[in-house]
Amino acid sequence: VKQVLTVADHETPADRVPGHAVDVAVALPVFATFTYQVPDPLADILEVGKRVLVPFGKRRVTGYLLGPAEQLPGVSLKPIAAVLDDKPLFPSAMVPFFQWIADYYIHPLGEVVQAALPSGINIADQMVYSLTDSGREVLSSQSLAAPEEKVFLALNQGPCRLSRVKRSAGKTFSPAMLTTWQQKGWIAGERRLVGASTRSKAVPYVFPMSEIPDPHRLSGARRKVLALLAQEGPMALADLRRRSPSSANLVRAMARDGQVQLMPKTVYRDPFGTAIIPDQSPELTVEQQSALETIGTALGKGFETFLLSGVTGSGKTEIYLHLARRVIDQHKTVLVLVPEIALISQMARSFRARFGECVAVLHSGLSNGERFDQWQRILNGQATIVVGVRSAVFAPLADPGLIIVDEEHDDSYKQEGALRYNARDLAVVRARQCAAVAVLGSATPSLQSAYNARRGKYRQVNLFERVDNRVLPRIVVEDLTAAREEQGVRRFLTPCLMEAMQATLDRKEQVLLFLNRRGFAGTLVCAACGEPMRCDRCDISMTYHQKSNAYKCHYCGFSRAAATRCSRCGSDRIKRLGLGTEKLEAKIRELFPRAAVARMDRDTTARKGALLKILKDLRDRKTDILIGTQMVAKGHDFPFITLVGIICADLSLSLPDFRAGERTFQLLAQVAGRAGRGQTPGRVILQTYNPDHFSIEAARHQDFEAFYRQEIEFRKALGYPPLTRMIQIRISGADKAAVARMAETLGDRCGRFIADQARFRSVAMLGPAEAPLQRIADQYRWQLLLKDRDAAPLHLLVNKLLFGRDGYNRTGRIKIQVDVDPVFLM
DNA sequence: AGCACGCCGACT
DNA sequence: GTCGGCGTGCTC
Repeated sequence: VKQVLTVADHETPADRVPGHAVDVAVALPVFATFTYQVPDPLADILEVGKRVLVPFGKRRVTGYLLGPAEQLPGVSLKPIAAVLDDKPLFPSAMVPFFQWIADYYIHPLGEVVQAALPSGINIADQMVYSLTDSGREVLSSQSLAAPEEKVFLALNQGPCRLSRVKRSAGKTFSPAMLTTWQQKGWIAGERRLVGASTRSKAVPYVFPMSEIPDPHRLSGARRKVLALLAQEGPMALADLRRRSPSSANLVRAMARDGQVQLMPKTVYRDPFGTAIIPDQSPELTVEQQSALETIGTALGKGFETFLLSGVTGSGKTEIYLHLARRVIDQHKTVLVLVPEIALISQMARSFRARFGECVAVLHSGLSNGERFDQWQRILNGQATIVVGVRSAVFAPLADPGLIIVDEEHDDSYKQEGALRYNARDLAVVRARQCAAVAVLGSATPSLQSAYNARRGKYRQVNLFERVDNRVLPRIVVEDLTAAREEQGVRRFLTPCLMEAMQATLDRKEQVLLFLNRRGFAGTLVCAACGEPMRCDRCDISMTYHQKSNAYKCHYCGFSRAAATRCSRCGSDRIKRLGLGTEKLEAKIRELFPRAAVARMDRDTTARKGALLKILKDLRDRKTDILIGTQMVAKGHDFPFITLVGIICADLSLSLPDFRAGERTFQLLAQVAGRAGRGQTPGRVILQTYNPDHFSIEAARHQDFEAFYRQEIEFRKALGYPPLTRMIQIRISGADKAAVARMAETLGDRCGRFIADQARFRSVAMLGPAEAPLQRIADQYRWQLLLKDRDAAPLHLLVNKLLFGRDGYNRTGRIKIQVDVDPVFLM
């Protein structure tokens, strides 16, 4: 790989590592860090935060340089093979942050760093197999069994990595075949460095030469090129060709004749695509001013966390912008987290309008290359403000003075997958380590943060008024039980809502209908025998999607044709019960044929740019009625919507999860807040089967206090967070019985620890039990939930359980995952 | 992760 | 008798 650097830098590195041994975390699922010897030629270029290529067992892998190490007595160290970066990829101040994450989330340190950095940059030795001449001859003349044939065909295309050989052979792959072929001399195996698919982008650039002999003797075309370069300075060859359509060979000829210089230049891949439109700060209200002063005076004075609790439309963003200005003036940097990609453009636009080019964005919508370039801009100080989704909490900002988490209650901050972290919590940890100020903003704070504020861990700052004295929407609750006996559309649209919609449309205003279930119908049931239609791989009810005329599983994405018969009795009469956004859209189009209807859910926004178009049409008033799932509740600004209809407020209430009430309250309060953000006051009609439930009652009055008092009592009584801490251990695998056995074994071991050791006496163990979603994508799932008042015994217990003598962290076909502070317990 | 070592069942 | 499956341990 060309990028391997071995030549010394000229600058003196700031974080040079002294001594002859360094501490390295490898990018592998390995919990320990490793000590390597530093060869003399590399001593000058080693810095904390650079990647190194290190021998690890039989191969070489990418590692992250964490700092100097003690020479261990009696251990002979292997030397570092190469340094992979000419500048560190993260500031050395972030090493303790990574270490904290590895400890707290019980995850290998090297994988934590890998998750933090842009992906696709690492290299490692991999086995690469290629066909020999005799192998090609023999194998092409023989008739082969199916898997052998497939492997041969793959190898015949050219050398293949082991992973590709495996994939081409399919499920029946056996490494013995490769060994045999190798012994017979048909294939050759070789260890080769592969990877680094993401790198900086360089394009041919044309530079004018300072002195050209006899310019008047040049051809007209050549003079035109030189004139352009003289006027505009050096430019990319592609741009030059666009400006002056000349033959591709002309510039090369000019370079050969010494009239211009042609050199590759690193360019920056721009993810914005839109120009910056500067704006002016509006005048702050008295309340905003006072909130700004409270938080502003804390800036630069060490770590502190604020919970900025402000009703929707109270102008939190404006406060973020003012705080950021103060921090930038103090020559520090700012990190802004938002829950999801769709909200980045709004937030980034606000920041770019005020701060210009020094804003970087980080989100999953970027290509690896764009993300890499944003990372470089942050590293070299061009970007001092970062706006991003949860993974942006790892942005390599040198000296953050302010970390903002907008809509802090949002579940999107929880990262699922291999490394499970909560970016909102990490933002506070990072702020503490950097002695920075953290601001958590929300109209409906999480119970966790509200609890922290009440205990004095966070400082609470409130914004009660909407800017311009806009009034909060009036919320009317409609009882759906009365409509239960109705037929057709009247079952889910009360007369009150219908009339309000008609009146709103007559006034040429916009309507938002919220229904937290996508697809066409809720449950699919066989009309003949009553058997529900379930996903083959997940045992979960499927949902009908009209557009694709298929049943879909919302958990694994599995889909089957709508012609499928009942799995029990074979009947083709499948009844569709309940309601999803897709069916609602169809019904609304029938009822209001002259209205322009749009739908916003995961299905209609899957395509890139689709969501932005929906939002733009809404802003341009091309849409009259917007139908959406919880996606519409996420902080988008809908200035012309004056009526919000909540079709069924109960959907999220019935989930088997202790946070169901909290989610419902947040969702309803957020959706209600979408009404009347413009000059016209809003109205909300909330339909429900449980009008007396306290979550719904509290959402109706937008009364967080009332909700908090009730909910916290409930959590206290049942011993749930935020009054306790939890760690969930999830056991999954394809072998149903083996998963169950492993879960029982772990449960036994865990139970014995708790019974035998006094320090674990306070830990409560729930389970092991089959997970509420027993099977997802053919993986059977069990879980073990551990609860305690404090985090420390829980961590110690899980560490003993997984890493003690005969630990269970890596057991063949069965996967054991640890989820610290789990959010989704299904 | 990937690789070696070591233990048991199914074949030449 | 050996071949090859996979559970277990290690990588500076």
